[in-house]
Parts: sequence; C-alpha cells; structure tokens
Amino acid sequence: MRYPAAETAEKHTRILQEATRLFRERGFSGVSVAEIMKATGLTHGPFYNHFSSKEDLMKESIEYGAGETLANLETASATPEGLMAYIDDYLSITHRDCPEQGCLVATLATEIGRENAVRPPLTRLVAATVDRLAQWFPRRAGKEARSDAIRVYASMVGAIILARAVQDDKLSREILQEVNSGIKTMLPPGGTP
Amino acid sequence: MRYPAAETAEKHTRILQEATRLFRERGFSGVSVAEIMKATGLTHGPFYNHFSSKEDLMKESIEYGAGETLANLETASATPEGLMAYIDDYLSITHRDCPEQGCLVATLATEIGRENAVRPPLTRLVAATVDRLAQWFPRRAGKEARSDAIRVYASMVGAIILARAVQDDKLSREILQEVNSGIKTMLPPGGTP
DNA sequence: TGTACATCAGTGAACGCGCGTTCACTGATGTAC
DNA sequence: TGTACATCAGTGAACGCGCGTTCACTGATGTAC
Repeated sequence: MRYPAAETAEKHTRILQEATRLFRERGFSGVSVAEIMKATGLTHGPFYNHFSSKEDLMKESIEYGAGETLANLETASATPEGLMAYIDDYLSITHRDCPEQGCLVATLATEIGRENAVRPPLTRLVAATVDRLAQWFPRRAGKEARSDAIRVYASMVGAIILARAVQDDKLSREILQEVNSGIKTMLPPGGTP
Repeated sequence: MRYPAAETAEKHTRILQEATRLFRERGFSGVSVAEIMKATGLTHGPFYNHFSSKEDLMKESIEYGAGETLANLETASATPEGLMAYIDDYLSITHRDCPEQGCLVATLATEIGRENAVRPPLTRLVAATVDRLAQWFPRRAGKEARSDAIRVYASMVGAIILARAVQDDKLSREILQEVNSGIKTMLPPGGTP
C-alpha cells in the first residue's frame, strides 16, 4: 500500500541509523540486510526501495556516521576542556565496551578492501579529523601541529583497537590509560587555539 | 588412499601457512575453507582431517603467526639498528600494501568478537610484544619504559590501519612518516638495552 | 622375504543454512476531474 | 466537495549462490604373520 511521503523519508533515516549502529557493533559482514530491516521494524523486502545494494547502504552509513562524528568533534573542540573530555571519552572503558556508539574508523577501517565504495567517505572522515585536531597543536615549541595531530589520532585508534582485542582487562585498561596520559603531555597546558 | 605420515604432518603446516597468509590479506570472514584448501592444492573435504572447525583453524593460525612475529621481533630487537629497521619496516609502504605478509594484529584485531577462540592467542601476542618493546625504553629520563612501549605499539597499529584505509596516497604516506618520526624521538639515541 | 589385510588421508558429491536480491501482489494515499 | 483511479512503499515467498560441514567411497601405505 502507499504510505505518506514524510513516513518514507523518515524510514530511510531510520534504516541508516540502525545500520550505522549495527555495522559499528559487528562490522559490515557481520550484519545482514534482513537484520537491519528487522531492527527498523520492517521486513527485508523494501530495503531495495531505499538503497540500491548493501554496499550502497554501507557507503551512505559511513557518510551519515562521519557527519555525526565530525559535528561532535567540532563541538567538543571548541574549548580546551572539551577536547580533553573528547579524548577521555574516546579512550574510556565505555567506548571500549560500546563500539556501536563509538568511532566507526576503529571498527570498520580494516574491513574495507582496496575496491570498495566505502573508502572515499572514510578517507574524508580521517582527513577532516586530522585537520580539526591539527588546530589544537600549534603551541608546542619545535613541533609541527599537523604531525602531532596525526600521532595523537593514530595512537587513539590503535589504543581502542588493542584494548578491545585483548582478553585481559588489566592490560586493556593499561593501554587506554597510558595512551591517554601520553597524549595529555602533548596538549598545550591550558591555552586556547 | 593412505599417505606417508611425514606428508600428512607437512600438509597440516601448509594449510596453516596458507590460512595465515589469506586471513591477513582478507580477514577471517573474507576467506573460505574451500579457498584455503585450494591454495594448498587439495580439495576441501580433508580439511576436517586436520582441524575440527574453521574457528579452530583461526586459533591455530594466530598461534602460528604469533610465533613467527615474536621470533622476528626478538631477532630484530637484538640491536638498536635492528629495532629501528623493524619500526621502519612496520611503517613502510610495503607493509601497507602487503598485509598478507604483515602484522596480524593490524588486520585481524577488529574482527574477533567478545566470544571467540582467537582472543587468547591474540592477547598473548599483544602482551608479549609490549613486554619485548618495553625492554627498549628504559633510558629516557622521567618516563616509564612500559608506558612508552604501549604508546609506540598503539601508534604503530593505528598508523598502519589508517594508512591502509585512506584512499589518498599522500595522506597515507604522511601518516606512516609522521608516526615513524614521532617514535624515533622516543628511542634512546643509540644506546644498547 | 612374501602375502593378506587393516588403516586412514584424500576425493568429490551432497547437506542444510543464511545470505543478497527479486518480484508478483496488496491496499491506503494522493490526485484528477 | 465527492468519486474513480493511478501510485508506489510494504509484504513475504522465492531465487541462486556460496558457505561450513558431512560422508560413503578410494586405494597406496604400513603392519601382522
């Protein structure tokens, strides 16, 4: 049957939201189209009324998630305290244990191959994150702001991946804690950008 | 038909080698049992003469690869120059482009869930790598050797994952280069352990 | 040493299953008059 | 404003396919005598 136009647009967004959540939780190949549609309360048939393929959804999902991620980073990095809190959250036990609400680079980066529609939006997200972080490191003497931003970002991504992988809570917490305190020594001691 | 006992043992190893190579290249779920067996020159049937399940192979594969990885690290880190070269290799374009010969943590860490036979051997690999690297950072004043080792390892893993994910060769090389030079400033300037 | 037979890794067809995707059909909505 | 009809998102069965896994069978090897 025919549905109101507003409902249709809303359902498109709902599929994207559920897909983004599930992809972050279990990866692209760990989630089926039917499961995503079930999470939105629909059967799997109308999926192809909204997206041309699963890969198309993956791409749109990354774009959707990247937009949210960058908006959060933008807001958080408006103040020095905000950026500190952002890094604390990224390297928190909560982020480690709840990937479905967390960084999509950390969960999905290894799964995209050399030929994949998901690469361009993910590339833009990484580039934009580096650019934004670089605005926060101009103060340290003798260091390039952008170099520090890249080092900080790489260590954050590496830390959350290692912390999630190891089956040893003590080691896992140690990784998050040590990388966090390492980054804090690089941040300007209270200055504004 | 029956085969010589020596051949059987050798085939077990060959399956492990091919599986380890393919898993690193395309992840656990990206490689089928039939494909692994084909790579060893056999049909897929006798797989279950060697392993009880695919997950069992994944576990043995990580153990096999971890042994190789740690042996390489042990040899390389016998001298300061060796460790430098090890880090250069890890953050090289070759390692970025040839995951099938590279670090299995970088390729497989995100794919293991919370309930997975692969976690224990991977945890041992991470713990052993941190322990080994920590032997190289006792010289810097005012820093804990183990803290530095964790920061270095996390940034290496993060850097290779980001460098592989982005579809932008300039940014990709920049990530590898900046993380590399960042680590070099942490290494003792030529001392022995 | 020669013969008869049990062993068991490899063969390859087959299994059940879940996947991504398709499609004939439904029926309330939106539109034309 | 009321009526007739075209629209099209949702339904749910079905598709072809590749997956992990199983199994009856093969036949050279290793062993018992």
